[in-house]
Amino acid sequence: MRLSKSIWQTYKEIPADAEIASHQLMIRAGLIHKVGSGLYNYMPFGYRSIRKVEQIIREELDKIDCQEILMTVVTPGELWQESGRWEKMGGEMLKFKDKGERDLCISPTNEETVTDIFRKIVKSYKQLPLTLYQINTKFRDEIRPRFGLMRGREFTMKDAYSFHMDKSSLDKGYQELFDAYCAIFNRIGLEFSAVEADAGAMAEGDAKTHEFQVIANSGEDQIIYCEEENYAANAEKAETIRGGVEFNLQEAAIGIVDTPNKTTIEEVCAFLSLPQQQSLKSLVYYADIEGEDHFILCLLLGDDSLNELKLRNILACQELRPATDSELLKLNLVKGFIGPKGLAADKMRVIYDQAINRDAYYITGANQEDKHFENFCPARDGMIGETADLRMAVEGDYTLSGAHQIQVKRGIEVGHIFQLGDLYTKALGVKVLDQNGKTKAPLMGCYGIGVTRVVAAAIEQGHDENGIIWPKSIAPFHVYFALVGKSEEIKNEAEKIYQELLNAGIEVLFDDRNAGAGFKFKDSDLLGLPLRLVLGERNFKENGQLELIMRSTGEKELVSPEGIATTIQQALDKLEK
RNA sequence: CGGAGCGUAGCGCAGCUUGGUAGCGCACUUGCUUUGGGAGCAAGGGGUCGGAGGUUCAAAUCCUCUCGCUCCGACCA
Repeated sequence: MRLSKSIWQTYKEIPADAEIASHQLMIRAGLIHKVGSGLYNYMPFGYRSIRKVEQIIREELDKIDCQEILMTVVTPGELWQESGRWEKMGGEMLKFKDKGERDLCISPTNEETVTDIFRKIVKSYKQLPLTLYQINTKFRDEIRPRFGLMRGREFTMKDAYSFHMDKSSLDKGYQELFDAYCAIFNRIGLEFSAVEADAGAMAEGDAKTHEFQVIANSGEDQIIYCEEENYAANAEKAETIRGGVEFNLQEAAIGIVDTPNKTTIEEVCAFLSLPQQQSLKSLVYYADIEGEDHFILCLLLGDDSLNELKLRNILACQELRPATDSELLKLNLVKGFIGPKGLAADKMRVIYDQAINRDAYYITGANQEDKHFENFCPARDGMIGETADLRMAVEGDYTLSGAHQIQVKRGIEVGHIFQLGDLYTKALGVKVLDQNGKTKAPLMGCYGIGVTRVVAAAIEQGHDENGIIWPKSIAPFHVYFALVGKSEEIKNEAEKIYQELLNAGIEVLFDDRNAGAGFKFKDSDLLGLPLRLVLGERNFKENGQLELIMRSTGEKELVSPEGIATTIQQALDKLEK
């Protein structure tokens, strides 16, 4: 491609609404254009990268006999009503009606459609296992779109679905997809981690599921990991043991202390000059369990925070949120001074976090305005309650074996794989005959990759102050060929070289624009193709040579125009990714 | 949805407090000069100041309503 004929606009200014590097760079480098909140047009060079990601995914999935299909973006509401997700999906799913007043939606995911295809065609165990996938546009009306392609509302996703007769086949299929995902992200050249995750609304709580997280400081997820034990999990899911707590084990009588206007753990502990871990944090939550209202008191060490997801899984509740001020009033609780002692036991379920030593002595709310208890000992003074893992894992924790400390990184979730079980096949009444001629609902797995998010994540991992540094695997082109000079002679030489590179099948972007050298170099760095080849008046007149620069290292060498295509090909082969 | 903020040229912003000719930088067009790290000079094109209503002789500026966008929380590839 020659730049004189392409629609490409770069920007010096950082767009006002872009926060993170990938978003800023994709806009500045002219890869995407914003249309509306969470909506982006893919411009030619950005789209080339997206298609390269798609192609890598295709090749790896086809290798393990997955079959590509393309399902409709608009799907009838009936299918979703059948699975029960028409209501469940909530506002995230964009629903509308056609002229005949029939319900439709723009697919946020495709379990229903693929299951519908399956049930219409597959009748026998002989046709299983089977994996179908598509690469298609999804729309999710995200509560809060942000960070450009990282969390857009319209985005490109690869979604795959596998069908199996039994659990061992599902396990095998799951593992194949797991391995394919590793191959895909390795080929792209991303530093990633496959972590244990929570299934969320997709499947039963104990279903096997992994997230593929690209390591980046701007990531929205926290990953807990331990290299020694080969453990990695999303912080939401991670089970760890807290270390380094100094409990107060000095026996003392319980008593009330005045703590005027000290409503937070920080304030109370600072006021009483005690470490926060010698206080108990009392959090009251409202939960809707099978349609009934419940209030739960969660107790944590003062400097820990609650992992709501863990609580949600313990309660198996439909809705979970902190109790409102008016609900607290009804329960006779004083906000800021809540504690486990003196509560009406029948009104509330009490859960102690497992990090709490029930034989130790703590500061805790006295359920009276401006008062706290000191030397409250749960075993001696407390209301009976259950024990569970409620806390959010943090740096400094130990693994469950207790042998190693865990570490924390931030990650961008680019892929997620689930074992769905028979959730959807049962809901949609799918029946397949097994070896004994009996009908059975097959088991499913589903496997997603955020294609457009992968591109953004790759830029998060590959950039510097001058612009993008693409991995070779998904760079829009491999070579930025800049012509620096005005004479007819050098222009002719450039044309010759460009043709030679094209003929050799090298992906070259030819900067033949009528612009200054500095201008072209800045654009070249911003776009971030792996190699820059410069044909300049200066070098060419002096010694007849061109300059070849690696974007990632800045390494330069002079190369001869003789056999330029071979030279470039060799330089490309040397690049790792 | 709750909280905070912003809408003025394609992009980044000033002007608004104290109402009176709509501005600056980048980008764009033309000419001349320049040509190895976003060139210089000169001349130009481009705006119903997000929208509607109101106050006023007069509104980008003041008031009311509305729409859009961004940021902080719950969702997710």
